[in-house]
Amino acid sequence: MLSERRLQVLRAIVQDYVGTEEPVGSKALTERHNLGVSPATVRNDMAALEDEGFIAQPHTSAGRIPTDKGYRLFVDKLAGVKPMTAPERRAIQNFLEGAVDLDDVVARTVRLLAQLTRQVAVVQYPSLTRSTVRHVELLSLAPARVMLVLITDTGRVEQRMIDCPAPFGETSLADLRARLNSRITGRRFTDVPRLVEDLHEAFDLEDRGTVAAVLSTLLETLVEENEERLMIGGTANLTRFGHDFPLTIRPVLEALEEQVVLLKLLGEAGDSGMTVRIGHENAYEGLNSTSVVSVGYGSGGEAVAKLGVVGPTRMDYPGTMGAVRAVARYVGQILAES
Amino acid sequence: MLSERRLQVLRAIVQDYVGTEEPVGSKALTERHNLGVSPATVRNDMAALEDEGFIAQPHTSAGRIPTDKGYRLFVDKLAGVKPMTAPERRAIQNFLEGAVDLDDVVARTVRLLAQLTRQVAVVQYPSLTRSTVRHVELLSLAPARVMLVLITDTGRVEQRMIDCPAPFGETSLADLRARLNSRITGRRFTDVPRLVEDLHEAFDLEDRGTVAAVLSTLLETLVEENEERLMIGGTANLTRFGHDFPLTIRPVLEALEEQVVLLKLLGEAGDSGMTVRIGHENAYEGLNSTSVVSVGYGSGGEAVAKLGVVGPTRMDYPGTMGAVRAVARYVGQILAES
DNA sequence: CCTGGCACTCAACGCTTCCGAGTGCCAGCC
DNA sequence: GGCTGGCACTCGGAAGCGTTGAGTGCCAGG
Repeated sequence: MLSERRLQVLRAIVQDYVGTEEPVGSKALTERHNLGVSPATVRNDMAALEDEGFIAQPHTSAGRIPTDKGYRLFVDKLAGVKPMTAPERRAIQNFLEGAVDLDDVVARTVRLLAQLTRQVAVVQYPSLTRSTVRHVELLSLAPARVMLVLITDTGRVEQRMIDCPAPFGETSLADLRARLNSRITGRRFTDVPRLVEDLHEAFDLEDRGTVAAVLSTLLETLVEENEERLMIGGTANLTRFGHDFPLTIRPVLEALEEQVVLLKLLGEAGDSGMTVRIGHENAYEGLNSTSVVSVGYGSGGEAVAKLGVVGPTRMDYPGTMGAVRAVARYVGQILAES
Repeated sequence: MLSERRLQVLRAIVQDYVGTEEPVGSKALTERHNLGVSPATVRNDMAALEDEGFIAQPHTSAGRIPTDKGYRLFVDKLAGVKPMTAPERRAIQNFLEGAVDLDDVVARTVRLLAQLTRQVAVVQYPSLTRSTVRHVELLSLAPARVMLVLITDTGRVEQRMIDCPAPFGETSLADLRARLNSRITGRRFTDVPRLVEDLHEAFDLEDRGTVAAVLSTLLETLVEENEERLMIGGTANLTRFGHDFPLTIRPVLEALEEQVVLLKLLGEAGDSGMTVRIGHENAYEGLNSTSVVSVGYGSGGEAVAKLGVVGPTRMDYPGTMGAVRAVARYVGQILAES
């Protein structure tokens, strides 16, 4: 086990390196943090920390930089979450409160997160599978054309066009609309398939084709694959990544474009509480030199989606975690109100 | 006026520079293009072209590179639009046809454009002001809470929550819905304000507050500011920009984040036909070393929105223009079908 | 008006040198 | 036992310096 002082040395290394972006040496350390010991002692501690794999030297005769393992220890044991200040909290709230619809909420959240953390922000739209149905609407747009509009309790709206196999009268449509709503309004999405199973039985033979088409479209809309949307922002912050630019930034931009990758990334994160994935802990290779801080958010106690930021492993973890947590909290509130 | 051969020299310089990314010299030029004259002659031509401001030297004793003015001449006079090949066209069509809704159409278009041009793609959602109303729906979600859903002929759906000043009965709601639809369905957005002006007069005093709220929300939704959305993609292609990376890429990423800037950019482009803005022709400073190729697209003959790509001034103009034009055409078709 | 020849320029490259931050180790001290 | 000052060593990065060669402008001759 590492002694208390060695942990302090590690903490100091992480803090300095995050601040200066340069390998930190023993002398500089003793000057900037009063550890009460001489550089020589610190050197011994550093050698020990290096043996354990918490820090590394880019090359001989350079200072040390934390390894992923070092950051991990720092996050887990040595640093807390830095709470937002009161003015910051007020600013967050103000900024989010102006939103007019769900798109706007998400867009504002992304902006806010990117600005607060000076990193790339990722916000997932409230998931459908964890939501409940607020309303289903069927609109006849042409004799054999119906539009399905699905509204969730989180304010999300999905629409689909349906080509009917046979003309479908207004009365049949109203009938179907009413039956659908009475069955699934207020119910969870996951329950919907079961609830509409036998719905077609109530209809005339000639209408059943259309009813089936509507139902299958409805079920399709609920399928996980179609529903996971997200928004990203703050990519300009990538330019602050490091000197060895193009090599680092390229795969990150690619990852950000691949929504699938990002969704997986957020999905893998623990369901409750904040998750920090550091460097190689990220399964996706392109993100091996980045850290991802994510957390679930939701209107009630339950998380309906996740949000987070992607930044260099060399990031201000306490501050980032504080911002992410605070934003998630306020977004949850906003959603609950709407 | 420049002689025919000098124009050829300029064309050759642009082509070579776009291909190699390196300043091109007189000798290399005569070797790769058979101009039928010696390097010395080409040098004279180059000197003339430089005097006119079409090309420049990064430093003495280096080759020449085209200036913005040079590219402009190239685009206007020396190069056409390279049409897509048949297989490419088929691929475009296939790719776009799988789209399930408007969001998907836009998303696919962005991907496609980015991939075809290997540059950053920007696609504007079909504008509301140029669209017509397909349907308005009012949903009662709570006693004093109404959701307004607006569906356009381009498949776009907007929704807004409305808090009613007083409880609003189902019958009143149905009445309002019917009246609204009969008045504005099929009409252009710009005509809507005039058409609903006196609608509140048909209602009881107690309901007028709510009617007014609904109408004002409806009108708000139509306002230019709220409606211009766009999607971007292919940012990873920015890494191919140049060697002097961070400096160039930073402002571009920033511009891309500023939807306002991008919308202005697309908006400034001519309404019909393809627009190419080269380097400093772009009003926004951050895009001074990029070119923007944009074109309107629409379901019928008329453009409802624009799309385009942002790339380095050193881009393959004919190819890019061909891709942009082709994609716009097919997107228009897809929209017309849905 | 084109061409070959020629002197000139200058960024890029490779080489060497120098510097100093940082290290590991060790003998001595508390 | 653990801390300290001292010391020799390492090695990346900056600075200086010649070499190279692509590219130029100019000129006299065809």
